[in-house]
Amino acid sequence: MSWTDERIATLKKMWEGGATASQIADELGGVSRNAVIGKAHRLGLKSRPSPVKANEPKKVEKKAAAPAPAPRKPAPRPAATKAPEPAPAAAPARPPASAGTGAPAQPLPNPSSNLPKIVSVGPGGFLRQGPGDQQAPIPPAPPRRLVPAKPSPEIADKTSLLDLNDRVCRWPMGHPGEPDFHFCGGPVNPGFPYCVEHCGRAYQAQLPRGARRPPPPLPFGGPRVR
DNA sequence: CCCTGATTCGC
DNA sequence: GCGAATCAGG
Repeated sequence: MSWTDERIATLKKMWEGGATASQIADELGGVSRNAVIGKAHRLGLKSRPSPVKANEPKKVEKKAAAPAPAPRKPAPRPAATKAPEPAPAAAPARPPASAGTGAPAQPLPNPSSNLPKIVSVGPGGFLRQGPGDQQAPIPPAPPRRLVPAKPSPEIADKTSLLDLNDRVCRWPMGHPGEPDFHFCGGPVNPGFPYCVEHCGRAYQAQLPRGARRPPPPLPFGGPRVR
């Protein structure tokens, strides 16, 4: 596997979104966790809550072991030694893009400036949040009118990873890395990251027991079987 | 043990 | 540039 632009974009997006290297590697496929980490560092992105590098302002007492003969690596390399590097300039906080409707900002799964609360990665590579992070299943102030769920003709072309903005539906279609992977790109339900149609998929009301209907099929054929 | 990311270094 | 091996912390 080679690092195509698509794969790099997915890597960046997921990495910055807080997905773990394992998740990214699993989603990309064909690469190991180490490959993802190595590539991420080569790309310049780095430094996310690392379990190993939690502390910095302390001279860590390395192993005062006896002079190791030279089993494999003669030079002792400190794994956690870094110069006082300034914190990476995080993306600016998202301003309330659509405050007009009165609907407060919802938990947008915007990966470029998201809290590291990602729990898992969805079938399309989007970042799925935990149940606790997804506040109200049915948010207030629904639109008065349902807009047609069809993608607008102005976005006839496929919405790529880089075409995402606050106004297009960011529901993934297909799988990242595949040639036809794109996003819905339809007009968003104001205040939400998805269009009306996909909002219905993303936020499902919890019906009382016994009154449940079978869940609708996944849009992209479900998780990739590997 | 499992997980995580960081780093090195041969390719 | 790539990534397996390795390290180190949780």
